[in-house]
Amino acid sequence: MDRRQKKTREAVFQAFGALLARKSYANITVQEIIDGADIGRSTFYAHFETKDDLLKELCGELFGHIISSARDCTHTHGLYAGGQTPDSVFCHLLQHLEENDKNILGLLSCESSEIFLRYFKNSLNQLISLVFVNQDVPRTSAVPEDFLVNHISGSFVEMVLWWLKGGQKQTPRELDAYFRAVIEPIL
Amino acid sequence: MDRRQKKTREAVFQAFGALLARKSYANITVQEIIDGADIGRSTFYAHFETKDDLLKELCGELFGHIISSARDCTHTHGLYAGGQTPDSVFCHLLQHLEENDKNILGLLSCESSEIFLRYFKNSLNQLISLVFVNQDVPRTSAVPEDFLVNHISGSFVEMVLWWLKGGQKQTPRELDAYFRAVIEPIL
DNA sequence: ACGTTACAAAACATTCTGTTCGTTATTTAT
DNA sequence: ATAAATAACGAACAGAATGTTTTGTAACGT
Repeated sequence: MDRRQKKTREAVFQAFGALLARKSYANITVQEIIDGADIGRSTFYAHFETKDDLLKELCGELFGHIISSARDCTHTHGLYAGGQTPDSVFCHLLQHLEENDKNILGLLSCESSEIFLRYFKNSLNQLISLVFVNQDVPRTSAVPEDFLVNHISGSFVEMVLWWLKGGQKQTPRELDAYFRAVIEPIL
Repeated sequence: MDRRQKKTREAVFQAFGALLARKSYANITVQEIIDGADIGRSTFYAHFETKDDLLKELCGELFGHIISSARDCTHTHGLYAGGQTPDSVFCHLLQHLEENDKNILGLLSCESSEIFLRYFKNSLNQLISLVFVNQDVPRTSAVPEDFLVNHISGSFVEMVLWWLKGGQKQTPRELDAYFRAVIEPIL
């Protein structure tokens, strides 16, 4: 990729992130992003179709690594099922978050965090379904599998939201313990 | 309230709802609402400050009754705790939803359902906290109370989201059973 | 050094926003 | 029934944002 492209792309992401830190996604204008990134109007539209497109791209960059890393993790570590796994996939995910790569925590803590976490949940859903299929989790409970998958991914995302809104006062291991406490009993 | 006011207010809500049914909240313009409701521009701004304000008002009308009705319900029925209550607060809520008063299901099923459910979750959180305080729920589990409250309200909302996206293929009683299955074990 | 590609700058039509003001219609109180 | 109050209309307005286009310039990769 052209060095110039990378530079402007980075400048846009950076400006976008700075704006997200102090106002909601809906109230951010393309104009502000352009001004913040100090690029020409036409340049922005050469890179991104719309503001929504920019958001999608950013989400891709944000969650791409984390999710694929977690996907690898599922092969060796597994879900909570069985209760024997020392490091769950979720603990892995949480630790990844706290590394704060690409200032992911900053972005997730912003006013529009729901948008990001909604995107994150989709990836998470696929991930968990995969584990269910791969590991052939024993289906003892009386609820449909896709309800259960949704419940787990949903609960995880809601927990992260809670954690962020509360000022990140817990360590990943604590969070993992909480999550375990509400998920393990139903598997 | 003046008959004229009620009429225009109703026309705006109606037009807004119709628009929500076929496009996302973010892409709806005040102009479209005005045209749909067939009112003057100045009239709209006499009633609502902005589009966001209109949304807030609509949410108030939508959830006001349901939540206050559920609040009453908590005095006699209670949460799942104990497992003796035949009709839980959640079952009550779900049945209320299915009555589809004010076309609440239509609005919740739209592309922007997350916005509504996020609002709903706030009310729900307060409601559940209240029950926890009132009924002095025995705190046996190792997780903080506010985590648990968030987990319950979050799970409920995520379940409704799942139900709506899946085309409402379950009855309130089935849903309640599912929810019971994932919540009761952790109380 | 070359051709290619990205960027800047400016202008553009179009749309939306939120406000204002004078006029008309409806309601409410007398 | 009539008068005063209130709500809606309609038109117009400035300001801002969107997305596109064009032309010239600078940086890139080989």
